[in-house]
Amino acid sequence: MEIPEPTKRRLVLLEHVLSSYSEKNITSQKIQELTGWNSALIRRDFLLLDIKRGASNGYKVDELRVALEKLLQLHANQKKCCIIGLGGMGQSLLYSTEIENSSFKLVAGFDSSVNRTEVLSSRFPLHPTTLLEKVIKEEDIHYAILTVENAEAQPIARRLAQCGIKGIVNYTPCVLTVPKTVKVENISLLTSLENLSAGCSDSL
Amino acid sequence: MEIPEPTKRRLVLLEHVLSSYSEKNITSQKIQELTGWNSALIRRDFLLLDIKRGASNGYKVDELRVALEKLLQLHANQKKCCIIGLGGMGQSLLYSTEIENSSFKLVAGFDSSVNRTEVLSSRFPLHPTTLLEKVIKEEDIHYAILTVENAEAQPIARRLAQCGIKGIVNYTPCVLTVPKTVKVENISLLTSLENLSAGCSDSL
DNA sequence: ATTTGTGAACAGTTTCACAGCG
DNA sequence: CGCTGTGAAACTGTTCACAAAT
Repeated sequence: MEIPEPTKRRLVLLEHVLSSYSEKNITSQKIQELTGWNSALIRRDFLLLDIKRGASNGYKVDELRVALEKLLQLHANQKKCCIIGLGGMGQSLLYSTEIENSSFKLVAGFDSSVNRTEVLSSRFPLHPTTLLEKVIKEEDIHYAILTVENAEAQPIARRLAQCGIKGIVNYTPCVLTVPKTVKVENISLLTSLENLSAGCSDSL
Repeated sequence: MEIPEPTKRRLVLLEHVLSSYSEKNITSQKIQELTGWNSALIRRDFLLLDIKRGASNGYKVDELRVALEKLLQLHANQKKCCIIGLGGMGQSLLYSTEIENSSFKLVAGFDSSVNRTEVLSSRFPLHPTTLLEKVIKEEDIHYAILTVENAEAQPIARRLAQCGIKGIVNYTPCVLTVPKTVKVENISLLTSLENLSAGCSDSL
């Protein structure tokens, strides 16, 4: 089954909203208040979910969460990730706890400077980038977090695609060209700021 | 003039692509190769741009870049930004050079721990979060980079909205509810990974 | 009474395909 | 002749509005 892109993004975010929602039931109207999304849209999104048809009382939060996790495969299987580029951003992700209670797990880091890979400490091994293909295949890593210099981004993306990576979280402002088998999420600070300001009509 | 959302995002990215493109001319077909976007779509996006109608030779890269920067207001006026939350991610952004040659400028940092704001060194002042409203108004800050703990995200977002912030780059996985006057860009690592994996049909 | 599920209308975006310009 | 600009078609996503369910 194919989940429409905008629906997928909403449901992923909704799962986080529900994880800190303490009531037992929730209505589509209440979700609209919490998120800003039209309630009819939410009900339509839920058509994809495997839940009992209810009414009058809204949805059971527990049941919703189980159905969301199942559809989005959030806790289905452990998904191994690596970080490429251990500059400031890469290092901060190395020590971040953000994905700690998720099904994603960091298992390797890479940097072209052997100095860095040797000096930095981490709960998982750090390798020179020359070993990228070897480690990704041996460890069966599916997702890559790209925090390299701009000039490195596209060459590394190509290598990642070649060894079968499924998705790249791209912290650089570069447009990565990869085969359709590889998904990319662009989350660069600079382009995010530019997207914000290009939207604001009133200059000065 | 209102720029359609998807067009805006493409043009912002395209500007980065062109900034490292060395030829003098470029065709919509070539841009398709570099980005994966359909060439007709690119030509349609360019209808918004203030450029000479040309043909047969493609577009002049210089002229394109000038028109893009004008439309997106990329170098029009200096846009002041602040970071809220000086944990690992906030600190790495404090020292990042990513936005250095852009029209965005970091001018303040905030953290609820006075310890951090006093111990960390930075090229611009760090304040306790109690001074958020005061500093944002005095400095006329328009954009905020949110790197606080999840529980803090919504309360801070409300305060930011109240003091007239135009846009928030949200590094947390929380859905921020703010008035329509405030734009939000969500770039959390966890939700990005979830978006990637929810898209991949083959589990296990 | 309240809230869901959904057909039908609407709105937004992309692609096709080709006339016309340089 | 190659490439742009664009009407028209196709597609995708959202909102409306109301019958059906509890």
